[in-house]
Amino acid sequence: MADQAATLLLDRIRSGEWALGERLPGETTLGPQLGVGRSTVREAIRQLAGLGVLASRQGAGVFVAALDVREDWDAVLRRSDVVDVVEARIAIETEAAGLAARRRTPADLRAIRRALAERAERRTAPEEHVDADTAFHRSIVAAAHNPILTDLFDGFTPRVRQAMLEMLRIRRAFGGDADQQAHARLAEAVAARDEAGAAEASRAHLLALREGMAPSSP
Amino acid sequence: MADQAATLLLDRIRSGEWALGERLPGETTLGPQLGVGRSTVREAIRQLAGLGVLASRQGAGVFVAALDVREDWDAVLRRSDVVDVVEARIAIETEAAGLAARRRTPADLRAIRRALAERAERRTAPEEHVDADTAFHRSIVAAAHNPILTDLFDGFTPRVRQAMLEMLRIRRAFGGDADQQAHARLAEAVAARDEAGAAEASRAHLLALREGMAPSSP
DNA sequence: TAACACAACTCCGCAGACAAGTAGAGAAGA
DNA sequence: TCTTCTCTACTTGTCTGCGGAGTTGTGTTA
Repeated sequence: MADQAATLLLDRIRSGEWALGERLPGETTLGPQLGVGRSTVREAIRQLAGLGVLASRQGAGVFVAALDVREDWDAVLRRSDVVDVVEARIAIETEAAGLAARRRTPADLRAIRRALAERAERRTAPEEHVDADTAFHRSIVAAAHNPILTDLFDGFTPRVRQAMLEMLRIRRAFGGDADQQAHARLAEAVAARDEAGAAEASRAHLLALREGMAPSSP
Repeated sequence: MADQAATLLLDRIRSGEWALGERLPGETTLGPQLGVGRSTVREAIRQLAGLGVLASRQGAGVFVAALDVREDWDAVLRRSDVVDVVEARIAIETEAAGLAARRRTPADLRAIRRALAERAERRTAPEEHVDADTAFHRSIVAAAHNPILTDLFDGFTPRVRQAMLEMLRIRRAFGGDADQQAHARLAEAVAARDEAGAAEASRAHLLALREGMAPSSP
């Protein structure tokens, strides 16, 4: 019921019933309006205050601090098309591959080669293979030494993982020798500091991934 | 005091006192521990529940739903280096430019050309120029018809805006005729459905932007 | 006109009571 | 001995009343 009251309140805020910074009716007034007691109203207000929508000042009242909840990044991804997510991944990873070729340290290179070897071993169980593949790609992105690109990559992978598992079950296209060699080429391009080559290798692989997910996509 | 209790509780969760999914002590037990009454504990729990850290089930208890608050995307960008943000923008926009060249509709093209003309007009006041420039770039990204790329772009721009304004004050490199012509080339590449050309034009311009911000960066 | 006192209102926190729900202990039966 | 059922103790959910602390607007006074 407190959750319900909070939702109701948020809807009224979203509808523009109160302007930004405006004062809401008092707890005692709001209670009967929402059909709940005072403590329930207080809990609802606390909840919205935690989300930054409301701010209460003792003695003064409750004020609108934001007109809506800052949308959660995970929520955006969850309700997005997987193909769109993969396209964003293409953007991130091709750029990251190029930067990685330029900035990789010997330690990065060791990590990349270790992840590549790991990926070659784990090719039986779908879950393990997908995770090993993700770990390899992550080692490339990490070598770009750009925390934002890394964060973005980490945000994308959970959403893509499920789709990759399903794809792997339907068609065995990935996980074959050709696929592994494509990854090896990417690793070698990074090792050779070949920016264009790394970007191209990354892009080619991910485009294939996108096609596998939505063959009809233009 | 409720906020204080919530912070205290969050700290204890962060410290690993309770595992993920574990049940917390009851409200009546937690109250004396935190030095507050039951209703105050309830409000603190509500607050954390709104953030997704706790989840309470009537009759069963309160359970840990997440070990920490989901980090806000804005906060990540705020504490990041601008150069890193620009690099992420390069990744997003070059990919978006290529996609835009493929998927643009006549309406997209009209919007792009309108934004380009607007950009050509507003070249006196720094704020107006930066905003017009951003609007033009956004019209390109929007033409890619990928909501994730658009959201990412919208997330980046506020962070970059400030830095661009400062840069514009120091050096007048941007806003000149050459700069405007570079943008026109990008628009025309999208119009001509030249994917590689659009991507390259976008990349070249943004690389120059990055150099302007951090001349020493490799 | 300006400074002050005050009263009404607000949120804050506490305590107690009851309702609604859960989960485990214990009894009953097979 | 195992299974099933019932019941009790405990938990959260909600309401109400109370006093404390803070703010704000009004009226008074110098």
